[in-house]
Amino acid sequence: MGRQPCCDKLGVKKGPWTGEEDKKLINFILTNGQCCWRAVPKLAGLRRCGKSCRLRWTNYLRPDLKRGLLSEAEEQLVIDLHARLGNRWSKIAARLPGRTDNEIKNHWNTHIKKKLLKMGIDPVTHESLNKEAKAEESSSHADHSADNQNTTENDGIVNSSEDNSSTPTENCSSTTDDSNLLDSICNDESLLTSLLWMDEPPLVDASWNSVPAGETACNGTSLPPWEDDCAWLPDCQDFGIHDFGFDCLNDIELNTMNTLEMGDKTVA
DNA sequence: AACGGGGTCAACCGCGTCATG
DNA sequence: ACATGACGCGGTTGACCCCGT
Repeated sequence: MGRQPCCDKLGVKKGPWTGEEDKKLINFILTNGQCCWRAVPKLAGLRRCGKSCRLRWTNYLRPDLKRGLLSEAEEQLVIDLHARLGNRWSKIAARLPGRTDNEIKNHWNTHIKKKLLKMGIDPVTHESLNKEAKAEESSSHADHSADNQNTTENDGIVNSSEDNSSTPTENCSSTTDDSNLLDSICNDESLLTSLLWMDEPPLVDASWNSVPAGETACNGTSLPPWEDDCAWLPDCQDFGIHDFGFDCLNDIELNTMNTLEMGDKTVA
């Protein structure tokens, strides 16, 4: 038995994407929309795994992505979402417009984790480290800490909505001595509740996903819904926008992008 | 100027889940 | 109900960059 490889390993390129490959992928998706990632490499003329194409697109080439560091507000939201959802990065990302799960995961591991540790907060349980240490001292059961872990790791959700009585958010009220940050989040519980527990991603304008396949962006009259914000194009790679075949863009847009592109060329 | 160490982030890997036949 | 295939997710890796010595 065993699992079949997601793609034919022979002749499949790995490693960093080149500008040429990005162009091909963008061109293909702009023309055909997102469909059947497995078929994308072949159809787009890429020697890449479909999975790799999807990842490249969702994490880097997607037009609705924000670039750059997370803002303070975004960071706070991530912390609170993590307290509630655990390492469900995709769920967290869904509530942060323009951010990817990979980006948030990386930011968590490189910035937020350390920040929380500095503040004396366990980044896994969102409990005060002092409190946890005391708890461990007072309890000879190793189970206790394991339970804490399990609440976040086994099913991902630290506390379900059915059990709001013991949400980490409320727990954080009990550890406010250690965390002004979480305190501030706790104080805005109603806002967070409204943000967090609506099933549909409330913050994301996911219009990109609705770009219809085929007849979309560049073959004539209809522009994609994100067309009035094309600043991402020169930003996303160090290749020229003209290479994408963006004939649909008007002169003003092209001029704007050319200007940006000029600046970007220095990077290349 | 050269080197080393730490930080950052894009990309890969393997598994779980879901859809379909 | 089961098998299979495709997609999506989270963990991990490795290359690159920056900064201090």
